[in-house]
Amino acid sequence: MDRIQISDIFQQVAQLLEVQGGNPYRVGAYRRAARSLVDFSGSLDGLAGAGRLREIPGIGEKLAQDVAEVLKTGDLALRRELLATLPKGVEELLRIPNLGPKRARILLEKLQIGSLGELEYACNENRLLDLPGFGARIQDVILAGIERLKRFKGRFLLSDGLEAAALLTAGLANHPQCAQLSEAGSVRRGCETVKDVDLVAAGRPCRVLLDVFYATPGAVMQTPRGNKAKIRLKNGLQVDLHCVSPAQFPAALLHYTGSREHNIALREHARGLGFDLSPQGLRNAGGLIACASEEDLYRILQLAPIAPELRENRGEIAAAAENRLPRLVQEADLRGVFHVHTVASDGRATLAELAAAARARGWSYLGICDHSQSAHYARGLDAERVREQWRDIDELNSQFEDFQLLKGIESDILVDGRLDYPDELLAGFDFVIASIHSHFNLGPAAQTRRLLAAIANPRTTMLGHPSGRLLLARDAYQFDQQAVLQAAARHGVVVELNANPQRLDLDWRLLRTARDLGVLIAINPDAHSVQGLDHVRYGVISARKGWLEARDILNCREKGEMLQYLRARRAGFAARVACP
DNA sequence: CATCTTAC
DNA sequence: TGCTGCCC
DNA sequence: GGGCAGCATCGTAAGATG
Repeated sequence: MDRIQISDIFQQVAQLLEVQGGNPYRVGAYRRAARSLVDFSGSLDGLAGAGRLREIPGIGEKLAQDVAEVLKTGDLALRRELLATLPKGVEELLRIPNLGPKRARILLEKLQIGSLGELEYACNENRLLDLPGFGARIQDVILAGIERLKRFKGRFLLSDGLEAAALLTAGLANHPQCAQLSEAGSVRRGCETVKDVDLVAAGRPCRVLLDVFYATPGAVMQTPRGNKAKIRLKNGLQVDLHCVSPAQFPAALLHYTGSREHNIALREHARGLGFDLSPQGLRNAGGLIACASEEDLYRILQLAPIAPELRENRGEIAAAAENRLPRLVQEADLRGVFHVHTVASDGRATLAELAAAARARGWSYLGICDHSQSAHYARGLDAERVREQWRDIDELNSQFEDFQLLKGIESDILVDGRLDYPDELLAGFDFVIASIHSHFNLGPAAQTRRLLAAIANPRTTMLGHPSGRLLLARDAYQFDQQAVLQAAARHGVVVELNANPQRLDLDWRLLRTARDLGVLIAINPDAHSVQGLDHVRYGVISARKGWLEARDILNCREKGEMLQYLRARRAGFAARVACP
């Protein structure tokens, strides 16, 4: 349990107390403590051991006790009590946009609404209208929020799926009865969200494997059926293990990896060549054909091997037949990244820590990129603090020979499309990422104008998280995607593939369009900590899903070449000024 | 127009 | 619930 | 030093409500 997790628990306690109508100052105390823990740097275990937790601001007698309890047991009795006292559905209610603890409390008190279903029903009956603090507008927004939540229900982020897959394959892979093992399904294909995790194992007797699978810590066993075992992890994510004989493994892996559409198209392709492809194997008139791997299967079907990420029936079979599949980008192709936040705004790591981590990864540059001044909530930098950071960066850079920190900024795109600093200051950065962080609900026309204005600004190097979506939480804002991508291509503005697993924005389906329009992509971690640099992994997967090659990606270029691109973009501005 | 809630 | 200041 | 009362709330802006 680290301080962030404890902070989250306190945050939740504060919210639940507020829904319950508890003492507002008690609520505030939990909020303040949650904040204080986030800001705290030091050893909580150390302080707890010494009985000195109360030295943390906002932590007094009771909260020190609570911190100690979470450190010891991993949870708070108070939290469990609150959840038990309040209706089961309040957690979900609070996830609806524009529905916070205050309104949730009113819904609970006046209408006894404690679940999504009840709320939806009440909205449809217009029962929210006469409630204090509610009106027609809020009711509509809530109803839309419920629809979205229902749509996302039971889905998980790719990062969660990969984590679960890694956990389980680690447990099974070394088992002597397990000849081969692989993740499959949407996790293997790198889909941005997944419903469940599929694993395929070759081995016998399967009984033993299944027992290991069921013994996964924290897992709840579901009813087994045939060769399929199911468990549900603590977070609700379901994992299926399909057990097959070693001979069946390649065909089974292919089948369970999908996608369904890819399988159908592949089967059709096989039929055209006189083969029958099924989950059991590949056969022709002469019977079953022995295959050692998926590559074998594809080869026999006269196809180049198709990476799992491409198996979405978007032309990959034709491309494989003509041997013109892309040479997909790999994580090792990255030479550096942009879009990394530091302690100066809402990050947790210092410049020095980030530089060290980037060098350890073998990167030759790291683009520092804090929030701009209008992002008050994230302690965005004003001009003075920007210049201060520049000095710090220069100072650090003077110590490196083969590595460089780049001076960047994530500048808010204001509602009128302007960037968040005067031009003179913007001109001093090595790169500028322009991002939208407010006014998500402009109409499509206005939002498009706003984005086009930002792209047309010669100081803009990149467009950050271009659609603004938060996976499983918030839809993309509305804008003319085609027009924005075309403008980016025309102006030489790089489009970000934000690799944060909650964003993966630009969506992989549009990446290919963007590339074909001539847009250059940057895979950016949007890291707020040293660990956050690992986000690039998901970005690379999405890029592969978008058929991208290293040459399509700015940060796969060597440092010199990348710098040249940044310079050329800036020089382009100078040239246009000189001869309009 | 002031107040409240929510969200960044 | 935390913190301060006041009282004893 | 303990007990007690009284007060407390980052930072801002949008947007709805009344």
